[in-house]
Amino acid sequence: MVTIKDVAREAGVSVATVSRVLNDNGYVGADTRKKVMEAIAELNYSPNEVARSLYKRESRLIGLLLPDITNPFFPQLARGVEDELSEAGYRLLLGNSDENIQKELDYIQTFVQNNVVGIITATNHVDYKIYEALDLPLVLLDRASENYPAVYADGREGGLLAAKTLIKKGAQRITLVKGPTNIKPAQDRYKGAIEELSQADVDFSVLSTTSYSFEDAQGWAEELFDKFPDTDGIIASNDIVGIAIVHEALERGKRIPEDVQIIGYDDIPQSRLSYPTLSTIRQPAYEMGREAAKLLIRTIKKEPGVEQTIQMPVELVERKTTRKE
Amino acid sequence: MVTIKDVAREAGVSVATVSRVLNDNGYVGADTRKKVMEAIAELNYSPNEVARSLYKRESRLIGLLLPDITNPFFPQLARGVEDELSEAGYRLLLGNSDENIQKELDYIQTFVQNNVVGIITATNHVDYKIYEALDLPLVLLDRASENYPAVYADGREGGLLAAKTLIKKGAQRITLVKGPTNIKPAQDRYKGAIEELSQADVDFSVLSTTSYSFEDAQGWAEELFDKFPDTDGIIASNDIVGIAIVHEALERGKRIPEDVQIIGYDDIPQSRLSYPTLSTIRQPAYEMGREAAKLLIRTIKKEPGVEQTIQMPVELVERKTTRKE
DNA sequence: ACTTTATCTGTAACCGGTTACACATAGAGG
DNA sequence: CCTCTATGTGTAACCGGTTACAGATAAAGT
Repeated sequence: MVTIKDVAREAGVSVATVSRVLNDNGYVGADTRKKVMEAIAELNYSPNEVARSLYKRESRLIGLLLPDITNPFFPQLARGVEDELSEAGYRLLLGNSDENIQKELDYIQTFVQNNVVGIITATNHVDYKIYEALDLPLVLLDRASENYPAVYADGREGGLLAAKTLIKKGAQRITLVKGPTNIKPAQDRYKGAIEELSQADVDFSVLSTTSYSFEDAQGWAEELFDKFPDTDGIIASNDIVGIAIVHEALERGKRIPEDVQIIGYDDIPQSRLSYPTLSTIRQPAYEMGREAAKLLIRTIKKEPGVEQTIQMPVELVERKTTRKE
Repeated sequence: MVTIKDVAREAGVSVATVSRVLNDNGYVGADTRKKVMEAIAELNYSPNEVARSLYKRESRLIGLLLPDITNPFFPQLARGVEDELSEAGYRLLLGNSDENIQKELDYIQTFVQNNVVGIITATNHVDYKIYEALDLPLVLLDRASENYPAVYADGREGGLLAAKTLIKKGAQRITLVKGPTNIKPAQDRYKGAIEELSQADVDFSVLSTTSYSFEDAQGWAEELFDKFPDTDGIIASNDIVGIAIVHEALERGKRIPEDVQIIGYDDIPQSRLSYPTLSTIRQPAYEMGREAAKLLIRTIKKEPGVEQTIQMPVELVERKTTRKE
């Protein structure tokens, strides 16, 4: 490994001088700078971030904690975060928590141990005490909180919108799929939908589910039609479940959207590719990731007047699983 | 931040002793150990990985470079890698390269600067010189190479299998979708299919595509049916494109699999949820990730007799877009 | 001509760990 | 009783950077 000492020797100066040209601070003579630059190029030197991080007590690393990168909503978030951060020179330490407290704690500890300058987390245990003890900039993503800056889309609004849409389009016997209880945003959109449904002039029923995974989605879809065979409007807990429901509906010979309308949530990329294309409530995942990263960077740089919370707009995307009016 | 010195003071011993109990090496008296443990618990101390990494010249970090986490094939790989690594106490530094050389170089440099102990890369520029200069354990994932250990599935075999399947099931005018030229595995499976098709007794044509993205997939599908409206068997370049083609076929009133059979590649989770469910050539992505991580760990630990290359089996998954015989 | 100030550079301390080495003590073996 | 070895602990150097501080020189101000 070539170190700053090697460069110093090659350039015939001290390490302090090399460090000055590297960081472009302090006084350095023009020709000295040139010699150093040449030595750096000659030796193909690049500074050891670990040493720098140790002295400065901060790295250029940022910790990103997601529930599960395998769920297609999260790669979008992650990508938004990464694009924004990498443009600003930060790098990503990634963890999947599976909504498991122990894993979450482990990753948080890793982040701290590695001197990350900030953390972005999309998990549900933010009220756990380890976060309190943390004196690091923290931004919640896809989660809201009183105590920390956060970027999220309005779940209640989304739920409201989904329900309104189905009602407006004439659904009479709506089935609402309730997402996992321990996932906050799932509950928000559920409550939003309930709010709208309870005051509207329609029948509705609720199907409780406990996961978002691909493996289980089909099971929920089957259960739904077994329990509520004559439903004519379904609000899915997310697009994965929505697509599974569309699939199962067709399998059972139902016409979409004539017999049954289905509305998803998230607008993951594959919703555009499903058949028929899935109507859904869009969350701007990629942009949410970017905003979270921006917010974190501003917090890190201690810029004044940084917003505590950014609520992203939720939007109805009408495709082919809802009627044309 | 609480440091080893604080612990030493609290326990009334030297930092060396604390370090010895932390690492469980050297001699430490039983009661001294107890005092130190108590101090650690008392102060809620956890060692600074950065300092450790600096002295030892190695961290517990591993760099993972992927083309694009947003493509649903890669989260599977990433998750496999992560699960295996985190069980072994390693953590992940993640980068998306977009198959862009500059980004790739930047990330490799970051990895080196952060003292990663190994790198797993799923990109196409492995022959670029920066990898040669690297004296770090390196494992290729979803890519083959003469020069580095690699974990990949047999693309040629997969292509062969896809073509054989369609032929056996009676397709007469097959369209082969050729993936992006710069993506190696895409070319392997393309060549495998060509190999089979050329010697079989069927007509076939080729549609060249230049991306795998969701945005473009539908465009390819439209182009395909515009150019080859009477094709009755399609080998898609991957599942995303495959699903888009299924979608477009239905849109154009074709019956699947009666009028046209379609076979995808990868077996991403959503292929099971498409309608009709997509027949495809499965690559065991999650397991590939795990194997790559295992291989890397063994290389890092310098275990003897580590295989250079692991070729994972490719498998036909028959679902509803191919005929029952 | 003398002080002041700006510019340039090097020495050494420091970040928080790990470990080589020295030293002390105690029990074992002769 | 004396040596030898095993055990236990502390001191200080070290990893590769950054930066406070000091010293040197030259230009500017009076």
